[in-house]
Amino acid sequence: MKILLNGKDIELHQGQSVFDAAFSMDPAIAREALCCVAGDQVKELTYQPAEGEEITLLTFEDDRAKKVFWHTSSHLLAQAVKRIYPNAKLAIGPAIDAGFYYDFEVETPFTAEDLQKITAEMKKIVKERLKLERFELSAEEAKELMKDEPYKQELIEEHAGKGEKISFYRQGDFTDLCAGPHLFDVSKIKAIALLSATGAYWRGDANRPMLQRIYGVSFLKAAELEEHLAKLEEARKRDHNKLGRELEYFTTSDVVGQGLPIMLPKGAKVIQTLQRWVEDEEEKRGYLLTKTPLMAKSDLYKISGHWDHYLDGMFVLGDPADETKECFAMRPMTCPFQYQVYLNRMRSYRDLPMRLGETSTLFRNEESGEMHGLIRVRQFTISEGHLILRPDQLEEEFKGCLELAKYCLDTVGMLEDCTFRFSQWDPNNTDKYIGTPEQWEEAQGIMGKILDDLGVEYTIGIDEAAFYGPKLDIQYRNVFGKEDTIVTIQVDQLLAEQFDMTYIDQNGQKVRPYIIHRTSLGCYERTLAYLIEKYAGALPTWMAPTQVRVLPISEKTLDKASEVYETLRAAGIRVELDERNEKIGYKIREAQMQKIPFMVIIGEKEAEAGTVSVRGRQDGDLGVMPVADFLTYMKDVIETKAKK
RNA sequence: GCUGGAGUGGCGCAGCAGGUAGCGCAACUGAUUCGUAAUCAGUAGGUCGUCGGUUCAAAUCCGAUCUCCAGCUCCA
Repeated sequence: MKILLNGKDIELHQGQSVFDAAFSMDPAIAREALCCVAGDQVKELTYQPAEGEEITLLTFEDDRAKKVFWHTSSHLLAQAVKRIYPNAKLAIGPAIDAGFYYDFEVETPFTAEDLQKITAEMKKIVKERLKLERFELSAEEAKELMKDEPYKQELIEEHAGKGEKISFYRQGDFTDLCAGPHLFDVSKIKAIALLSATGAYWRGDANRPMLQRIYGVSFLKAAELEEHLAKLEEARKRDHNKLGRELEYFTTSDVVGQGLPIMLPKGAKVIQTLQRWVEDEEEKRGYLLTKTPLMAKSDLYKISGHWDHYLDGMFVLGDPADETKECFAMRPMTCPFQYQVYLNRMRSYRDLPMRLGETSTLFRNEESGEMHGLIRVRQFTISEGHLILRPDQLEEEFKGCLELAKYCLDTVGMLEDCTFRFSQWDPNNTDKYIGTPEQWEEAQGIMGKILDDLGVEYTIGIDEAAFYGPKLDIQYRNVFGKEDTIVTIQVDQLLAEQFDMTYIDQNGQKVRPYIIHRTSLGCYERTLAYLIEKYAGALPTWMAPTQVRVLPISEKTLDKASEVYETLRAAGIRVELDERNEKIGYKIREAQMQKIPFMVIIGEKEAEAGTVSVRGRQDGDLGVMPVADFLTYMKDVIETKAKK
């Protein structure tokens, strides 16, 4: 019979596998292949294709093959752990975006030394060249085989409920419950690194036992592993939580508390620059600025639903149980406050759309282990806004919000790394949400239609909605690949109902408006964190805390340097003067380490000629030019918000 | 909140079979007046996260607590 392998016709006998076909085509190609794809299914090389089937071989370059490689690596890890710790109980061990992990229940958590031992054992197993053999059992047989593995028992129960056969993979002395697919044998896993050992809840449920998770990564060759580890090292250097502190953008203080970063002058200047720009941009687009209180009586949150659905996340002032006294809470969201602006008087359909913007500080009582640098904090400031709309304005205004967010993200250079997520409610978890299933279906239907009409490419996130409505979340990944929301645009009908917001339509009838909750650039702390990481601390000039540093070559030119400094400062450029009697090379080095965009060096020649020698952080030596020319150049870089 | 790791002068570290703290860089003072990194000389700076306990004696041992880091869970 014939099959189509990598686009070529290959003759194959009954019972022969893809590997046989590949080998007969070209042994070198067969050796490179890790698995294959038939239709849209990833298969093992032992797969026996049907007459005329189209098969494509996959090498490590392909992400699907990487996943297979890493999944087999996780079995290898489990095998090594079982050999060293026979009492360890197995949970699950999948491949992830950059490697694999396996969860175990062990008496004592793994130490760094344990990981070394396990790695050594894994390498030993690789040399044994064990083959992976698949076999299937009935649920009963499976339970018997896994009788000492409580977590596997639970997994088998789930499959048994569906009446499925249970598949297993055996490699030498180790057998694991697994759907596959896998590598043919373990011999290709030549380069292995176990990266960390941490706790992880069984099934991701905080109420269930905490297991010990080992993260690892593996490659075909040692050189590839080294390259990967070097990249991780590079990422660590960009980490905003390290770099942001080193470069003095922010700090934290034991006596202030967790999740409450202190913005140092540099961080505050960047945020001020971004904030002014966003506020101006919103004004241009018809937003009205509001300023509303940072806290309110509990009554407000009872109306909005926060009291019932978000109390754990709020900082409450006073004792909610004492009904004789007023109880306040810091605001975790701006919505109910900004709605009061709308509710100030009766509104006409002619007043809509009403676009309200506010640079809003919010307080959320995150759990103590959640805080992370500037990315997860307890107090943050967001470019907040709400649009109150007639139904016929919804799509157009949603589009406007999306355009504004994209414009902002693009200007700061982050858009290219963003992805979009349509965050929906979970009909099986209704406790978390207000409103009826019908209302949710309607809101999500409308939002889905808008997204499709706008051609937004998105993934769907179930149970990711806000408690009052679905969201379009714009997601960003940090240097370590961890994803968070940077911008969100939400369609809400439910809170409008809670607050009885209405307008009078053309027929004189009271009608319920639609509301869009949205942000232009997300929260400034988080955005700053991502910018520090994206630019490795070298923020674009227009937002850099210091844009130019003037370096006199020696005391002889200090007067002239001061003059240049004053000229630049008077022109609105954020400039510093390095007055110290240090060697010029030393001054330059410091300016470089502080990632200052431009330095102008004033030597004796320049002082005499009224010129400056300009050196750019990014473009290197820009030559000697008159002060006025440099000023024009700087103004252009800043006004165009150039990404340098 | 959970699991693990960590907190020693501004930063990076040493000291931890208990006897009251050092090193490098940075800082400061003076000299050097220098063209793309670290010249010379000198000076200052720490109740070893905090509180409590054991001890004649604690940075070193014990307990509690705070903060930071990795991960889980949760979220912008």
